[in-house]
Amino acid sequence: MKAPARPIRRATLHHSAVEELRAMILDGELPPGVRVPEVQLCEQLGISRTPLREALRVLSSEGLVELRPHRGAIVAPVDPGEIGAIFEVMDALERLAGTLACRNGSDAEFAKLDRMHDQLVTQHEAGERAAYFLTNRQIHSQIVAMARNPALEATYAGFAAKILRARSLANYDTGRWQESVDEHEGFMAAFRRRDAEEAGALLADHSRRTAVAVIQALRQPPAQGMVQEGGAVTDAEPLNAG
Amino acid sequence: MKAPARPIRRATLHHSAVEELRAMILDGELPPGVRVPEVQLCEQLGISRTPLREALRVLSSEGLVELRPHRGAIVAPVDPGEIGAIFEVMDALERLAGTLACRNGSDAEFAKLDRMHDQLVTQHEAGERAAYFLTNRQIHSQIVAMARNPALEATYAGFAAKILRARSLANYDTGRWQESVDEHEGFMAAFRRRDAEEAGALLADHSRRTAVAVIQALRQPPAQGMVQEGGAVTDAEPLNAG
DNA sequence: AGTTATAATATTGTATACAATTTGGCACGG
DNA sequence: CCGTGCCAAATTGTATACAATATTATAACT
Repeated sequence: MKAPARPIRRATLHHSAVEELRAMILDGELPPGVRVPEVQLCEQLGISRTPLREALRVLSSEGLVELRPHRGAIVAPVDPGEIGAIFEVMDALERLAGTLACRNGSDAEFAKLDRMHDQLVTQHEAGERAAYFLTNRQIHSQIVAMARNPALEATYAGFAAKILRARSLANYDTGRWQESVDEHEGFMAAFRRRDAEEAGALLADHSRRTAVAVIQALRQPPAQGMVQEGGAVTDAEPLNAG
Repeated sequence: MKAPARPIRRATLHHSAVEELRAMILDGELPPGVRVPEVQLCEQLGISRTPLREALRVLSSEGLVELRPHRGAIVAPVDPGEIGAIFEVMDALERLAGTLACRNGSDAEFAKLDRMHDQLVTQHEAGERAAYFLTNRQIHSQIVAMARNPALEATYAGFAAKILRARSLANYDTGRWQESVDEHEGFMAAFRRRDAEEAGALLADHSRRTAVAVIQALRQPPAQGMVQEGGAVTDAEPLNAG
C-alpha cells in the first residue's frame, strides 16, 4: 500500500543472510536445537562461509542462535523458564508502550488502530485463526510504533520474535481465544478514552495472561523444543541471484 | 567435577575482539562518530580482518557501531533524543528490577546490598567521585541480578552501556550528586521493608531524574564527540581516563 | 568384553587473496 | 568560475585456502 520512498537495498550478503536465517528460524524451518552446519547452509543460500558466519554472530547476539566454540552453532532451544523471564519483561514493555502510545499517538493512528481492531473481531467471529494471529501481531506493533520510541520498538521486536517462536511450537490457544479478544476490547476502550495508565495496565495484564497460557502449553506437549539434528530444511533461493 | 575457577574460556579471537572493542568504545577510547578503519584496528589488536569484522557485526547488533555498506563502520553517535528514548525504557526496567528483586532476592543478597549502599554513602562523603560511580553501577547491577531474570539482565546491560557512554561524554553531575544519594536512601529503605511496589516506583523515579540531568548536560557542554562523519578526533587518550 | 588411548575425519576458526564499490581528484566543457 | 564526467586510489565485501580443535572410529590392553 504505502509506496516505500526508497527501499534501502541492503547490498551486502551477510545482511541478507541475517534476514533469511532469522525468517527460517521464526518460521520453524530451522527448529530449536538443530545444529547449523555452515557448509550446508552456504550452498543452500548460495553464499560463502564468510557472510554466513557474520550472520550467525548477529543472530547469536539476538539470542536466536547459540555459538559453541569449535563445536558448531545450534538454533537456540526454547526454554519455558526463559520464555517466562522474557514475558516478565514483555509485560513491562507492553505497559510502557500503551502509556506512551496514548500520549504520543496521532488521531489518524488511533483511527487506524480502531480499524485494525474491527478487523480482528471480524476474523475472530469468522474463525480465521491464521489471519487473526497476524492482525493481532500487527495491532501490537502499531501500538508500539505509536509510542514513538525506537529503543522500545527494537527491544520489543526482539522479545516478540522469541515469543512468536515459543507460541508456534506449542500449539497454544483455543480456550484462550475468546478471552484474548475480550482483553483487546478492554484496552481498546481505554485507548479510545486516551487513558494512558489504564491502557498500559490492561496491555500488561493481557501480556501476563498470554504468558500463562503459552507457558502452560509449552510444558505440556511432547515436543520439548529440543529437536534432534538433521531437521527439516527445504530449499531456498540463492541470495545473490540479482 | 566442578568447572574451574574461570568457567568460560572464550578461545575465539572474534569474541575477544568484541569485548576489547566494546571496552574501547565504552571507555571513550573510540569516541562516537569516528570511523573504524579495519586494517588499522587489525594490526592494533594483532588479529586479521575476519574476526574483527565478525566483532563489528555483533557490536552493530548491540547498537554501539553503525555499519554503512561499502562506506565503513563508525562508532555509533550519541544522540540526545535516542538517549531520552533509552531512558524511557530504562525507567520501566528499573521498576521491574526493583519489584522482582524484592520478591526473589535472598536475605544474603539484601545484606550485601546494604553493605554496598553503606560504601556508596561513605564514598560520597569522602568525595571519591570515581569510586562512587563504580559502586553506584554495581548496586544497580546487584538489584538487577536479584530479580532473577536473565532476559531483564541482558537487556538492562545493553541500555546501561549506552547510558554510560552518554554520561561519560557529558561530564554531568556535581549538582545532582547529593540528590542522587538521597534517592538511593529512599529506595534502600523500601528494600529493607521488602516493599516491592514502592522500591520499583522509587527506582523508576531515580532513573527518570537521572535521565533529566544527563540529557540536560548532554545538550549543553563541549560535546566534541557527537558529531556525524569525520568530526573531532584528536586522539584517544585524553577523554575521561583519569 | 569393557575401557582407554590413539589416530583419522570432519568441522570450525583464522588468514589471505581477489572482486566490487565508494571516494577523491583531475580534465574537459559550459 | 563552476559543474559534469571519467579515472585512480583506497577501503570494504566476498571467496577460498590453511590451521586448530572436537568428534568419531579403531585398536590395543586389562
